[in-house]
Amino acid sequence: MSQTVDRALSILPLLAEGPADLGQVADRLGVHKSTALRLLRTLHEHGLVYRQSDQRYRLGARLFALAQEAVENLDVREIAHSHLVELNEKVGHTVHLAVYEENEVLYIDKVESRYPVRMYSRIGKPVAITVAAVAKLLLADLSEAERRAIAEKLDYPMYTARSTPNAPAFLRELEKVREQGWATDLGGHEESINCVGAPIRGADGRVVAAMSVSAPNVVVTAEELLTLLPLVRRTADAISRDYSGTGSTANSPTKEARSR
Amino acid sequence: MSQTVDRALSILPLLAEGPADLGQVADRLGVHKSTALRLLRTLHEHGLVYRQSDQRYRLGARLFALAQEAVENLDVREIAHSHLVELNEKVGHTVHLAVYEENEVLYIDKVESRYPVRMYSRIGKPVAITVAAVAKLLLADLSEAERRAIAEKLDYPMYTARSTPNAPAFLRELEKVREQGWATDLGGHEESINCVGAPIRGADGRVVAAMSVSAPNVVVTAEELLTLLPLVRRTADAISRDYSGTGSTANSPTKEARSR
DNA sequence: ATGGCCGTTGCACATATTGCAACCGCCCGC
DNA sequence: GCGGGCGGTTGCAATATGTGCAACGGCCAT
Repeated sequence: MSQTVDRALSILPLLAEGPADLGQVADRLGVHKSTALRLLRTLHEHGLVYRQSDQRYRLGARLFALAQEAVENLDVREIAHSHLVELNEKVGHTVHLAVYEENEVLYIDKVESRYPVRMYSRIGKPVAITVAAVAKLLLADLSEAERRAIAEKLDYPMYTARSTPNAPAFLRELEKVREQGWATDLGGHEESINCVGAPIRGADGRVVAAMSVSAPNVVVTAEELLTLLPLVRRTADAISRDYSGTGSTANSPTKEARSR
Repeated sequence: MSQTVDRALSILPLLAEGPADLGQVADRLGVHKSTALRLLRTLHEHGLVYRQSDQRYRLGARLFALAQEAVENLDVREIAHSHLVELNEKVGHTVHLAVYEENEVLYIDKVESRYPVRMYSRIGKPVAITVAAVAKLLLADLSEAERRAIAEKLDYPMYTARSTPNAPAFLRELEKVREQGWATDLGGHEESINCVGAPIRGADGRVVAAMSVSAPNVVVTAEELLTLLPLVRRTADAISRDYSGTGSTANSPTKEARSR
């Protein structure tokens, strides 16, 4: 909608790939160097971009500050955190909390396993949406039309032989998750890692977040992990209760329709 | 330099305080609602802003992704990480890694003491620049002119009775740190917490990052913590060696002069 | 029903942004 | 030591772009 801002913002993902100099930025934006310079300067003033000693540009510090404050404003996260820690203390494995936003599922909190083997995931990193238990939980709650629309648009990378292969399979899986009220990922993302997850609901019953427990099967088999399901569900329900209690309708999908 | 972009970017810190509706944004920007709407839309398209169900705006998901990628591009961090983990396993306390950028010091990595809770939890949070051990280490390496300039501009909040009270005291402290090659923060930020830190240097000897070990004195006294100093310094030196080895001059201050 | 509030849209105006070209400083090769 | 070239920077004129306005429309509360 606003060309200038649009161009300026396009610089950020570009710099996320790595530092770049003025010429490179200008080229990739398809604008004159002078234009790129002015945009970069503006970004710089706001601290979103940093000029390193070799004059090249790189993403700046304020970005962290913003992301940090943003995550702190999510009150599901705040409410859930102590529950997650508690669960982690009981079961020992890695616990994740994720939300759905604009066709992406992202982790907003994580409590690491106390076992040395740690899985690679990062708060803020988009989740493997076609296979992760939390992703299935979040998507399963959308309307059928939305699910279908999203399923069509997705790619279905075969991380492992057990990854969800295509849209129909994914939709079927979502249907199943929707009915049973919990989800798993058994080696669908990494061969040796299994997860069990449960949804967290707002006062109106809509899923606002999802949590999961993950463990490599060198530590526990998939069957053993599944025995934790009741505990996971109880924790999720406890969070749901806390969350509905505060009644803060401030965050995440709450009402039925979302424009797009 | 660019009015439109400037206005658009001003929205971000504003939303960082919490969700806001169109009218509020327009007011605080001092522009018409229609203008604010278009700016928000552009930010929205880039995923920096999210529209929640109640129509209010909030910081969006891509912000996390960007901050995440940004931090991953810092190669000091990558190189240092395994050393930090190793140190953490030895001493058990929280380990921090920080860099200096544009008059700010920020944590770029952290290994928690007991329960490895969410990483990056404090990234972006303004570091207590006048008292933190890592801050002293990073600032101590600047030229005297730069140190003086910064010292003048800073505030000196008295977090505790042992906080650095004013610019002259701070400059003296930096001088001391510069000479001895390590730094402490003994209850200067929080009464009961002590830190020991050491600098990480690039091939040219300039300080590119700083690390520290922190522990509450209910666990170890300041004297006991200080006995870890040799270990901390060895770790920092090991990282320095690794970092110089790769010779990647890509990030952080490397050359002598920095424009400003 | 009705009034008011908030988000949204089309339009005409003018301002802010753009590309250009010339300039500067630096590094490198000759 | 000199000249050429490269990357970044600035002033300017043209115009595309963003702006405020006013009117519209949906929604909630009265």
